[in-house]
Amino acid sequence: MSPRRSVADARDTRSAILERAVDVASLQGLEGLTIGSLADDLEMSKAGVIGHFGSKEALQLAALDRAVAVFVERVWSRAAHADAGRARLQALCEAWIAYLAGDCFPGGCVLTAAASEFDGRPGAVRDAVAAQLERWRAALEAEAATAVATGELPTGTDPAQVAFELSALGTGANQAIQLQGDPRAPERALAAMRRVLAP
Amino acid sequence: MSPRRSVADARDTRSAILERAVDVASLQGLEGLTIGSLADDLEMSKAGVIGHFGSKEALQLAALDRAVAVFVERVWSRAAHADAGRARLQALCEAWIAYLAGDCFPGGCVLTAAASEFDGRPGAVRDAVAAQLERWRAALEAEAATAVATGELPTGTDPAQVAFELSALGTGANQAIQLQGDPRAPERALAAMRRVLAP
DNA sequence: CCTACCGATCGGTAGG
DNA sequence: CCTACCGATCGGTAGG
Repeated sequence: MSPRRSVADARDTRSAILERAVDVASLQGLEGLTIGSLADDLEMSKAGVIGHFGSKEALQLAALDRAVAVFVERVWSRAAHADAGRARLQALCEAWIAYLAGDCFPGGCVLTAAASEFDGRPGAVRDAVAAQLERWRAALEAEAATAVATGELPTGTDPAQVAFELSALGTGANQAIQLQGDPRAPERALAAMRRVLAP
Repeated sequence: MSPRRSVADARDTRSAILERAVDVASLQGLEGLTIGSLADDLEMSKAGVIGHFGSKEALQLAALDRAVAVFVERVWSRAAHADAGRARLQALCEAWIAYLAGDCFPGGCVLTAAASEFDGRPGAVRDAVAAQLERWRAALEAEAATAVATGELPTGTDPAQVAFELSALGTGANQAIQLQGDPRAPERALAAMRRVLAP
């Protein structure tokens, strides 16, 4: 038989490339990702790496998708059991901060880093980052709206304002953890989030 | 006489390079800054550009210094007239949000972008970014401590917590403005800041 | 401040 | 999945 790799092998290789790509992206950014250094890390040729994606931009989009999948699994899935509304917001915030504090990638949250990196670079990557963050923000807003409707949050509370504040606190926690290495950042962010969600 | 440029001319050239460098850095990041494209933009040779700084890293540090000087001028200086404590915190937040909303660089706050870009890249630039942000955080904390001491903020309020929350809201506003183009982000950030500073 | 150049690396392709 | 290669660009230097 020929030494040709099977479809399953190719899928494994693709996964291995993406796993490494996401780690590198968390440290160097999605733009700092290079095909050559990825190939060296994985002891492959550059053609072998890029062949799975077609272009650097497609690789960046795939790495972003992978990072989002991890985020959904570690944050959203772990909070989905809670009742819609205030309880789920609380659970989401706790899972989110736990994720940012140690459960994510070596250089922190890829989505947050990509938001800052691509906000001045038009293109498909920027559009994808914006769409994913908007999806997260909208999910927080929807839970906040439920909490207001059921009276778990004070009447007159603006759900979009709640989503904005929680988002900002998550982003702030990521920065304090990654740049300043502040060990108290997670508890500070959680304390502020609880105040935003106070009945 | 020789056509040799004067010291004053050289200083003007250096300023022109930095002005352009800061604008580019706000859009492409400090790492996305390249000597070649800077030279093209300014219709100079690469040697003419890099000669003023010595290395790309020195250029990045100089651009960062310039961005910090603009921040100090537009935010700190405009709030310094207010009484120390709660009034100055309010004035700082208002100047800060006004700055983020339109008064800064084409791609937003360079310091915030650099924080995210360099948190996974050890070196002199990362150290300088961390030091500048720590300086800003410490200034906010000091004003909050004054406000607590004078009774303008409730007894038992943790000044470091106040500084953390205000920082996060500023960072969140920058992201919402630059990535999502949310026109309500400035007012949302200010509303949240006022709540943090409520007596 | 310039021209001319250096080795290294970039993203990507041809052909197998 | 590989080797071998493409033109472009990277940061930086020599010499003037």
